Amino acid sequence: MERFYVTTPIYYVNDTPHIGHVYTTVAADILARFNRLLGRRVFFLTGTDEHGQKVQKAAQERGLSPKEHADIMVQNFKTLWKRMNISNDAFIRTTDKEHIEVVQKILQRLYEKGEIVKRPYKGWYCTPDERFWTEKELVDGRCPDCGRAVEEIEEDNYFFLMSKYQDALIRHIEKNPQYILPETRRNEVMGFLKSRPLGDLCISRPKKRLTWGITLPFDDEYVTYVWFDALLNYYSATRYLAPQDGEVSWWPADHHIVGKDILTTHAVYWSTMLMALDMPLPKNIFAHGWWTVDGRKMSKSLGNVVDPFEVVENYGVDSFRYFLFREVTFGLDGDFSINALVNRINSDLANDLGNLVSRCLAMARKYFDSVVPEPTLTEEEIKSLAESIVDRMKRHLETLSFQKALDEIWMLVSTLNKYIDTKQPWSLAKSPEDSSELKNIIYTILEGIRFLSIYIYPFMPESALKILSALGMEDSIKKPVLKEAKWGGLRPGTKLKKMGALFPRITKEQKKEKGKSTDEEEIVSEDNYIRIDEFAKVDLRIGKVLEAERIQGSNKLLRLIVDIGEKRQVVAGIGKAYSPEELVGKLVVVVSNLKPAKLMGVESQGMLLAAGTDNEIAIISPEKDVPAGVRVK
RNA sequence: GCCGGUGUAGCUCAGUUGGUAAGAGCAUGCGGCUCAUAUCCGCAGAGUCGGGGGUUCGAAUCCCUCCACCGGCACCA
Repeated sequence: MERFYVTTPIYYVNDTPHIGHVYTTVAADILARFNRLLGRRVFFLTGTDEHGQKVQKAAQERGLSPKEHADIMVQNFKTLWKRMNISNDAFIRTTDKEHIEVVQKILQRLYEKGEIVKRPYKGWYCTPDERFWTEKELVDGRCPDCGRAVEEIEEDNYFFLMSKYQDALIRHIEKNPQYILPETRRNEVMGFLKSRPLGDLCISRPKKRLTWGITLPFDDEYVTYVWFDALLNYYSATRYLAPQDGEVSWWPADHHIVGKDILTTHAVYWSTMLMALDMPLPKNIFAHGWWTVDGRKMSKSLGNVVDPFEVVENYGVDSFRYFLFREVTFGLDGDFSINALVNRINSDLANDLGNLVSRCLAMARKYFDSVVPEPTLTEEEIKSLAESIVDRMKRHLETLSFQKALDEIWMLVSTLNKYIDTKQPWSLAKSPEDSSELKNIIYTILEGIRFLSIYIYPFMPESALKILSALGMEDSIKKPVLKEAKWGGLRPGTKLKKMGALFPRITKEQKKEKGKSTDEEEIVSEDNYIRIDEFAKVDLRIGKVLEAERIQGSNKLLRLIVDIGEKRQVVAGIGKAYSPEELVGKLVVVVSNLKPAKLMGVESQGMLLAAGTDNEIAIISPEKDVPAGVRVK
């Protein structure tokens, strides 16, 4: 039997689930459900990543062991997936005993093959943060995260020799255009791979700093770097969570669905790891886009993080699932807003689909007492449209073009609505002699709706089941109905069941009642203003440029010495608009209390105010002569 | 800065290898129907296909250039 293996990333167990997690996971769910209907043997995997510093720290703060902490946190995801009707076949946790065994076995194998070697490693370590930084990452010689001092540490670590697979990976991507999708992401990865030599990957962390991880089998002083451990879940799950039947392996996966932020990790780290193991690469890695909310980046500080539980509570699982995949092309970024969601629900789901089902069942009830009539002929056009959709869906879903698949389905929705209008069954119902035509019409619509319900099932399983149940056929979805979707599956004589509105229209008033809205007005008033005391935190000073010179190797960075009552060295990115000579003697406005930063190795102890784009820049300068050092307010 | 991408009706976007493709959905206006969740169906708008130049018998679709925006990397306050 044909197999189909799809994965989501394993989510960091510390995270609070948001719309992004839902997006990836529902995408995988749609593929899984669709492929089951095609009669394929499906393994759909999701799970959690539970090792690493943050988990260890969070657990410590709560006075729990890391595992106890993870056991609690993992419920966030498990509950959400249940709520979202996710049909995952397994849920992997990187703390699973079996996973750990597989990871250790693989580490051992790579070590013995000489793919992992021990090397001295030099870096700057921030003790309070317990993490390493490279020279470049340092800000003013301090930890870029907390600003505290770092110490240079030299220690031995284990490296995976990733660099030697650089060329092989480039060739693989070139030969397999489907390997990384969408295309623009593949270009990025290629650009990344071709622009510079790939380094080796440090895959160990000494236990003196991090204990919450998988111990290296060949050196128990170290644990494994979390990514190395995490990526292997895709394989380890096939060894103990996938249905074990016969010799056939579930590996390689058909699709790894990931967010664009972790594409490099998958496209480069994971791919080369597999190469080193002489294992086949997955058939496809698909990086999808991000959701903004009301046009803004989602962030905790803005308070606009979309809580999936809330959306589902207010608008329903299926509406949410539908919106995510109809509104935006999978792979591009999209914008989530309650307005957009409600528009989709009302126009596509309530008006088009829901109303179609409703009017059709109503007619069947009125004209045939809710019994499926026996047709005397087949409407060939509708039949062939209905039957042909599965092929196009298949094609579109192979490249994860969910939107296009939905468009195909909605062709049938609109065709059926038109058909009803043209045939005007209500007129026929008035003249009893036309009863056979009336039967044909009603049967055609009902059967069309049966097809629709099957097609929408991967996207909206709950609604699909409601419709099928009204048609008395809810069991049919348990079989691979799309393997051979034939017109005429609906049996004449079947008693139709009553059904409420599939997708009730949402009125403006209801929308307001649905609690926390993401309506523009409120957010603007709440978040676009800062208080005067917040502004006062910015210490702006008039400064006089004393010296200016270009920073070697940089196109637009200038090093300035500015007098703001004291001499400051400021690095400014205005080298394209100003020459050093014309700057000397100029009065400028400097943010004097900006945290120092290092640019091109030169420390900048402030920032010049300037307006404009990259090429067209104007420095802000006081209109009259004022002494250097005075405060701007 | 380098690399990649985008710029098409009010909005969101489709537009294979250049030639009846200037399109869809939503929104708007008008008309029709009444089975239906004030739903459905039909018709309409005219957008110099970012600007300019070029190739061609012919370009939204190829080439050059400019502008704007986005993404990746890099030296991103």
